[in-house]
Amino acid sequence: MDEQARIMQALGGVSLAGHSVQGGMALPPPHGHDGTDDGRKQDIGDILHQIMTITDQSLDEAQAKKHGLNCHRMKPALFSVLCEIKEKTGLSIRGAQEEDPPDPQLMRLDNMLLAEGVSGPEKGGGSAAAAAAAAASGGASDNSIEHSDYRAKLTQIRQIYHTELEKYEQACNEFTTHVMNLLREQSRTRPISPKEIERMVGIIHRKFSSIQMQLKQSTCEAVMILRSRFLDARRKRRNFSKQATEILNEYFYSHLSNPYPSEEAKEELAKKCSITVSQGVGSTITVSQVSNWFGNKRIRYKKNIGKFQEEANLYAAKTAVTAAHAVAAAVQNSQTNSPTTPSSGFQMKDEEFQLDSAESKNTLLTNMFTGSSGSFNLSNSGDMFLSMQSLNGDSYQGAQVGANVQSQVDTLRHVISQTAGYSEGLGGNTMYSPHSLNTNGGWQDATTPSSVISPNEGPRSVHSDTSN
DNA sequence: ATGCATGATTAGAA
DNA sequence: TTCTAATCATGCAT
Repeated sequence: MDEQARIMQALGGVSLAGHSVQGGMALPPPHGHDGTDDGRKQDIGDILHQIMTITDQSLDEAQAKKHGLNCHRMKPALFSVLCEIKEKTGLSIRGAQEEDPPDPQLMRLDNMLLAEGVSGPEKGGGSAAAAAAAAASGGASDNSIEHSDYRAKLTQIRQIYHTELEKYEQACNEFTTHVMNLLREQSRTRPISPKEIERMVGIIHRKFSSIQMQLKQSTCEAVMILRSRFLDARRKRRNFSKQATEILNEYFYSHLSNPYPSEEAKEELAKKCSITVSQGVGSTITVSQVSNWFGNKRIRYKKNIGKFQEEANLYAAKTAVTAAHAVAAAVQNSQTNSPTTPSSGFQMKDEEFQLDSAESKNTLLTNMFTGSSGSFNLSNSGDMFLSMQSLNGDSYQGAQVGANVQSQVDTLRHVISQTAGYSEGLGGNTMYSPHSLNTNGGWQDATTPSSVISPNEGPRSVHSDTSN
């Protein structure tokens, strides 16, 4: 109470001692406020005293007094004085550097979000559209699938970002209007200048913008993670599924003489692998991945044929079984369909197999189908191999055999050539040297078709030759 | 941890 | 362009 009196003294410059203030403010001061300075000072002192004691009174009393004060003719003047005082005290200090210089970090975040396409104008209508667009723009294009995935995820992030941003803005606006209303309300009883309200709004906005910055920051982080996951991690390797590898290996070993699948063949393989893969967990395999695989396979096979021997046998044997069956079926079919026997006399009928001895043939077949690289002997495998070539020759074209038979025949041929290779060698563990590999270390028919290879099996047209 | 297997990338040749 | 050869970097089994 002493303190209050002291302040009032300072404000009003008058001593309140001896005045009865309990009389109530609603009544005009009893005397002499007209003209004399003394009277005015006393008046102000009265008001101030009433203001200061208002908290000591009961709610009803205070309410009544407040109303009286609000209606007092001196109220506007007092209000502005108090505002001025308040302005000069510490309360207004924090408004000093109001003009916010654009936060460099915020600008950086904004720029990045803009660059990444998170903020800014929306292009494309959502993930589905993005995926569709990516798919449409050249389906077989290498990383279009991954890219569309990336775009879909980015769109997701963008959507989250925008909804959050909107939420914040809405909350900010709501809160601002609420505070403004509150302050306006209070300004009737408290010295709050419009300027101060403005400043308060500024403070609120700053608070909310710091939240926004956090949102932007985390969005940036999310985008960065996404980038590193999808775009920068191109090197990231995922092993193909077992089935996919099997399919590729089957093709490789059944086309060992010319393991250069045509574009169509690659597409087909990619499709096949993807279909198989999609049944389990895994990603699709693209044409370029098939190309990579064949590139790696060729070079690695060539580098260390010995290492791949077992694998080669395995796959050759595996395909040979199906090939033999298919060929047998096809030949049977062709026999019934076409009365003309191929001029070479070669057919997949045992009797007409142009092997030198029935014995070697039997052994060969046995070994072929069991996949063993056993120690059977082939008297003149060269002849046999050549004979087998005739299978691919013109003579065969007359027959009405399914197109795929040709490649299966190819398989058979290579199985035989491989097996022959083993038997020709010094022992069971001799390195197999395929006919198709020349001394320079290249696949012969990849560059110069050898006489061993049928004339119509040109380089890089493995599939096209099946149409003959 | 370590080594091998393997998919991806790169430079350079044809 | 596609291919080879070398290399990188990861996955996986030990």
